[in-house]
Amino acid sequence: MTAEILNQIYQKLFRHFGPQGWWPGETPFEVCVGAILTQNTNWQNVERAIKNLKERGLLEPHKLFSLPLEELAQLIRPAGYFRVKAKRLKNFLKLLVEEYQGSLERLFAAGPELARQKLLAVSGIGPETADSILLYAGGFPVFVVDAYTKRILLRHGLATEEMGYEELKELFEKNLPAQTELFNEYHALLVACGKTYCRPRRPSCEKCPLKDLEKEF
DNA sequence: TGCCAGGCCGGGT
DNA sequence: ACCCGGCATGGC
Repeated sequence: MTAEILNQIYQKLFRHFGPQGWWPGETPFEVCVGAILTQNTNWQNVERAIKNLKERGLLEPHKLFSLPLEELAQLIRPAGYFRVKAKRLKNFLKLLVEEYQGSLERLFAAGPELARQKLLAVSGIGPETADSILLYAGGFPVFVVDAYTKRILLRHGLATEEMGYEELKELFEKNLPAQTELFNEYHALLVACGKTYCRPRRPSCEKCPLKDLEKEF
């Protein structure tokens, strides 16, 4: 039952918005950096910050790790929360460089479960950031939950307010085929819908592709 | 002009 | 186990 509804949501969103083509990033490492920088932040601002790093040829684990904290902070300033995010990036880079020789391949080689544990142990990487890295940089079939996901499920009665991250994540992972491409598009489509229609203060539910979802079930 | 953006941490109940 | 303040820039 739940599986069927989740399928319908995906179909409706895909028909309406089309393929989203996430994640914007040329390399897995760039995706990781973007995942940390985009925490509670507009993607457009993140792109500016990444551009600053890329222009200077700093978008590489060892180089970025050896960059002084204050310099890093200034470069990523457009992404907001720049002082905390500089530290968070450093924490991630420390793990990557000191435990995996700067190689994401080595981190991911441990498998998604262990890699997730290692990522969550980094101060500044929470469940959403970790799962974004695993899905969009690692290519693992891991579902990413965010504020939009919860809001959309709530509005359609598929989730309750008290459900936490892990619970929402399992809702998708247990009821959908574990396919990276599907999880990739699905999360991106939920974001697209949340931005356009299912917004916090001014929802435009009349135009939302999910508007008459419950009628069908 | 205020509100919002692809969260998370640390300290306090 | 939750709750909350703090973190900050740029676009609409």
